[in-house]
Amino acid sequence: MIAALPQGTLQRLPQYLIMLKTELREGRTGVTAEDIGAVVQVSPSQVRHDLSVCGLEQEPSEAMEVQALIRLIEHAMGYDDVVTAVIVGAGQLGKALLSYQNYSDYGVEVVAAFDTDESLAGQEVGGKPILPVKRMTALCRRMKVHIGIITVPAAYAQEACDRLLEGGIQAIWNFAPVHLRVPEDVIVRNEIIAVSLGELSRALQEKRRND
Amino acid sequence: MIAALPQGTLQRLPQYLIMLKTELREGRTGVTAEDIGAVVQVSPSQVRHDLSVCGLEQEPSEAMEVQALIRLIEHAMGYDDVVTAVIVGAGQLGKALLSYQNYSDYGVEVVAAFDTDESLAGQEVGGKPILPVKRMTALCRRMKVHIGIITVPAAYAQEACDRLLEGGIQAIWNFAPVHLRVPEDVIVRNEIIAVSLGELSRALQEKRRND
DNA sequence: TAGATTGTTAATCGATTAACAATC
DNA sequence: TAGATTGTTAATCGATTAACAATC
Repeated sequence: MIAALPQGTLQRLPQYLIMLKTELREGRTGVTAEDIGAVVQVSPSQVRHDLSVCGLEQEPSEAMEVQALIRLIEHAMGYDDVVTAVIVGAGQLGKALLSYQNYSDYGVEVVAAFDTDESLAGQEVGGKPILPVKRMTALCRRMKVHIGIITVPAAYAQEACDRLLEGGIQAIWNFAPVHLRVPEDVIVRNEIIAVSLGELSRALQEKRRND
Repeated sequence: MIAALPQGTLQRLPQYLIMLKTELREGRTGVTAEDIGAVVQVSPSQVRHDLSVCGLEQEPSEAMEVQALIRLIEHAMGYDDVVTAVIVGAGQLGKALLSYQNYSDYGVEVVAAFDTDESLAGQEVGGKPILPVKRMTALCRRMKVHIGIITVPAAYAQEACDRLLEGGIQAIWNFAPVHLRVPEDVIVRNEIIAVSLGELSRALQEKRRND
């Protein structure tokens, strides 16, 4: 599956995946579009439409097979094509991301974290090393790392980004609250905590108003 | 500002805010819709439209005042109405979220984190305490906490959620990869790492194909 | 005045939903 | 067969973009 998925679909597929894996753990082997929709809070039409975009081939009238759906979605999301990543910044957030154990489920392999604080060098978190940042560019080049994950403070994010670009990185997952300047062929995804917090507090306020 | 903001607007406003605060730090006091759009990668029309939804009142022909825009967006996002939160699960991710220092910028106040591991109790991270989870429900009730942030492993997430609900929590920010069962008046926002990773690795694959 | 830029309305575009023929 | 459920097409809905009068 390689066609460009619509934005909405791209955000819902991982949710379906979580639901399907839960079903599988609980021993269910077949689900309907309605089952999925009920859990993920999406209309059955939407579910069928999304799966159809992924290229689902399914006998009508029969419930869909959980295993097959999982593989289908993993393929559509590109999880079966492994990309490598490094983390810049080994603070609390950097360590949390370093210690995460399920990257391989999503086709990502984190190689190491880097920090300017050399006293951290040599430490391991979740089996992954923390290294001095001055070794980062060379290591990225040598290992042809694809993704750089930036968890340094805002003031240092552009510099971290520039180093990653020198290392030949092609995509950046940025947790610092700044907009990075990059060549236009580099992909940037900003992870903005304020978006989530804002949605929650707005929803709370709306709710309060209706009580 | 209290009208329900469209989904897209809600996601872009925090990006504008980041851009505006950067401009302010660098000493600029006026920006145009075009300036904002160039940094955030959005059309000037879109920017004007979004700000108009927030209720912007502005003299045409003059650049907009950065300070005033910041206040406008903060108000529209509901950041000037403080809500309280607790974190369940003081692992790496829980600690990272506990140590985050800028919640107040987004109208959130994190009170404490809780963990079943009592040996963590008494520790502080970023000036906030870690407490035994058995004290959580009562504390939530007493302090009328609004938001529960779940960072426990998937297998314990539903239980953590149930405890929070007992404590009278009204909204949940869930980092565990499961769909929680909650009464329908409780707001749940699932934070799914796979969405971000998937978007990045898909974009990489598309790019590779075009080279 | 001419030029720049606004806020808002109307046109376009894309995404979601509903409808339905096809299948077991 | 009747009932359930599919994949896909057409209708609806909402969000983005373009156009433009208003303003300094």
